[in-house]
Amino acid sequence: MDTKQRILDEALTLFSEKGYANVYVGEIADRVGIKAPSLYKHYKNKRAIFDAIIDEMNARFAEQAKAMAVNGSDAAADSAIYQQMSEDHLLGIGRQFFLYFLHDDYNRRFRKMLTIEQFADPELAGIYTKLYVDDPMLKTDNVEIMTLHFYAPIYYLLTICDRDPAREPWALETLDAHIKQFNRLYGRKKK
Amino acid sequence: MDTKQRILDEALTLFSEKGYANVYVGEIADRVGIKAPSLYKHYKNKRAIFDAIIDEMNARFAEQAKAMAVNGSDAAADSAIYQQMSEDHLLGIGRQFFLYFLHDDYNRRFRKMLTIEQFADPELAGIYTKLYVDDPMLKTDNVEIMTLHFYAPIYYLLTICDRDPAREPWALETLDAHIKQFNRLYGRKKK
DNA sequence: AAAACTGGCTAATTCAAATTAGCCAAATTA
DNA sequence: TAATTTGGCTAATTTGAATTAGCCAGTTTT
Repeated sequence: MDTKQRILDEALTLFSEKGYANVYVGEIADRVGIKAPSLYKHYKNKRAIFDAIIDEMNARFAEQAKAMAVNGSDAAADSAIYQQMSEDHLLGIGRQFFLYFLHDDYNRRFRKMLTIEQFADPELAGIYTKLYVDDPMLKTDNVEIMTLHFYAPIYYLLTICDRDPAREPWALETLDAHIKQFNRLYGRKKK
Repeated sequence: MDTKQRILDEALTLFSEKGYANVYVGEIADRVGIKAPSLYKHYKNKRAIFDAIIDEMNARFAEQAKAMAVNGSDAAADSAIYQQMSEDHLLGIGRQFFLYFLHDDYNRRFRKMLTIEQFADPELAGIYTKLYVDDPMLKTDNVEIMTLHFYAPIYYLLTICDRDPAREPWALETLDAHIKQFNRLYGRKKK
């Protein structure tokens, strides 16, 4: 990884832990192994580092969206899919989704940074909602609540683990229990 | 409200919008209608203002806990209560809970401030989890998931409205739909 | 291989924001 | 009512962090 990229990487780590305003450019430089003034050879100023992170993540998530094409755009079909899925399959999907977002380093750091900065900047609030509300949610009618019932607890567990990683084992147990219950409740519908 | 209290009030407003580090003592003073140095007649330094807010909220929530004694400590009984409750009653409870936390000025500002600052200070992360995870959640077994299913979507809708108040009407519709569905799913159980 | 560029450094510089010093008038208390 | 406390002010002072200046070695381009 070249210096310019390492700066983004270390900056994202620090921003996600302490928030933009609490991170000094000297700290970023230290982690990268250079002196603060050298950062300015790569970025115009501190803000430009932040902006570059946002840009990069927009690019990454665009790709991710394709890869994670679990939910098509046909809500009715998706509904049927949910109902026909075996419990194990559903558990697998939930777990995969959960663990991916929780542990994928880029996702985790970026999510925390957005959580911290979301109220300061409407654009960031928009990105946050897009990533964690709109994208995962299906759009239509009946299915909407079912998806809320599937997704909200997962989101909720995620935010808990963000705050307290030691709760992860508990969160995983709870996640499984949630999904089993979800399956029991929604699995045997006729219509 | 005396000056000392007004300082806390305005500081909380600002902290909840921009985060501790982005608020200048001069801003707080402006809002209160005094000059920055005068703040120091009331608080030792900026940090002491923040700490006083935390202390005050601890006191408030202790009281609130009594008032909101919806959930007793007997999970089995609570479970029965949920199942016997009419849909309208359940809707009322959910709505009341949701709107109270969303609109009560102190709750709203404090929640946003904690959201911003939670990762910087483990103590704050603990408070956040206590207030928004442990306190509302029942502790036992079977009921745990049921409560998660009731609560997580509400929490989720709350965070959405925090970020984007314009979504409140949608959130309320979704909230109702969620609770109706919750009631349908859990309402007719035998055991 | 000379010119230009790249990316690092140290040593200023700038600037903004927190805090302190010291004054003063109104209110409170002895 | 005189002394003291309270809470405000203006004018410094301090501090700390972002940024700029200017130097230099190694690398790339012409």
